[in-house]
Amino acid sequence: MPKESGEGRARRAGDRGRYGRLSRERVLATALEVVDRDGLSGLSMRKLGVELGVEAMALYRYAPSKDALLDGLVEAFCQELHEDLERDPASERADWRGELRRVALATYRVALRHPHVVPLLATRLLSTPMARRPLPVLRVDERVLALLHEAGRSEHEAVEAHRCFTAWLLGYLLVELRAMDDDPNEPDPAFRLGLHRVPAAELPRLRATAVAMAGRGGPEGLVAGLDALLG
Amino acid sequence: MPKESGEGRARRAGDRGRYGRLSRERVLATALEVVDRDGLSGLSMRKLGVELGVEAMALYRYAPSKDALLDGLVEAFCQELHEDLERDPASERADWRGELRRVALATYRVALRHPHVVPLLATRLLSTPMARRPLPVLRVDERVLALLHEAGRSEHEAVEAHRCFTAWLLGYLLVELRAMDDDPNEPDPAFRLGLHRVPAAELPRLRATAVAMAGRGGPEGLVAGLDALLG
DNA sequence: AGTCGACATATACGTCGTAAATGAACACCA
DNA sequence: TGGTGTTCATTTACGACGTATATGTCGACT
Repeated sequence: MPKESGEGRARRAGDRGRYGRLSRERVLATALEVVDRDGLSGLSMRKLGVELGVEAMALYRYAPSKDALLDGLVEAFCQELHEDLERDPASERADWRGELRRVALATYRVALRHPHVVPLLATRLLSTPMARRPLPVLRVDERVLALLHEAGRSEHEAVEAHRCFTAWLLGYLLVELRAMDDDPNEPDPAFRLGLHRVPAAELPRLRATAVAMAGRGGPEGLVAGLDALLG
Repeated sequence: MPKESGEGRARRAGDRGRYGRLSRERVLATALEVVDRDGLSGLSMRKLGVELGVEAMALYRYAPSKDALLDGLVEAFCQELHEDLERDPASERADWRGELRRVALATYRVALRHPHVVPLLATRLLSTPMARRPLPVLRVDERVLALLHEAGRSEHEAVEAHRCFTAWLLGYLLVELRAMDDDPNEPDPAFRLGLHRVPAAELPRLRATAVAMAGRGGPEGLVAGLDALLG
């Protein structure tokens, strides 16, 4: 009992209702929209299908599995990062240190645009072997490594600096984006954080500091740590 | 058609086959075992039930949802961290810097024991507001904050140092544990990494450096970065 | 006009998280 | 001693999920 056989029959080539043709880019872009709107757990093949005006199984032509789709999200994230970097006018000649800062700051901006994707960076990093990671992801590493190489660093030094860069950037983003508010509609900071739930006897320092901790480090904090790490 | 009504009927109080009574600790400990063995995706309420000799629904008395169970894993992780810290003989009088190192190193050890839990730290951090995080998790923050306070740091400085500590530690663990090997049984490092999949033309530096990158930074790298960050 | 390949759908299976009702064993008080 | 309530586990059921497989529908090319 195909419930819209009539409507389906009325379609013409490349015309599936108000939707255009499917493509990997469109699938990934829409998936990103869904994740931005509903969070990671709000993304399912079926829902994404609905969003694209298509049955869930149609997506499997563009991503062989849901895991691959998640990798695709990370890919889209990195793609956007590269585009952001090219748009950045400060690109004109900076030393390697300044360039690394630029990369970090651009990542920070993209992360703020797509906060729900950031934990995916961590997750997929752990479950996907390097050689299988999407190309845009690897191009970020390439970029950093090339910078360090041009700066005359030895292989060992480059590896160490790369590790520092990646770890700090990733950790900083995660900490910066972590959920603090318990009841976002509450005007008083202490109540908004839900501090009344935190046992004062056992956690005095935390309770005293929580309000200050709820603030962000911002881009400044990011580059400050980066400079400290890269010596 | 209860398939083991006979066996069930033969049970005596507190005797469910070879299994003891259920308890939150036992549930979390077993969940941790399952995750260590089969990874995060290998953990389901039903499987955990089987592991404990119990129906899945029985678990809901000890964790109100699966999300809560995941939080419980993080809780168990932090619990183990605290125990590890107390066992550590170097606990005798060190300055705040040395104490922070101790905490970081203990976390590193626990993370190596439970690598699959580490991405959970990132994930849950983002989705659980501070005041709702399990107590053992918050006790880690308390510990760090107290250390910084005793060292005479202002609130602002303490918040910054705490952020640095947490971000660096988390990021370092994630990078340290990321999957590199493509085919773990291959003896040659380059092939084990699957470097033949990495396009040499587009990613020359990465390809040249990948083997060196596959190594770990170890505890040394962790404390080195920590010292750099904390000035 | 007929065939082919690319693309989307239809249908189905097994697994998942979990709400709700049911049952069994204990502690306690009459 | 027998009832009663509390605690804990089971049973049953539902809807959503990922995805294997088979089927349908085009436009393009011979």
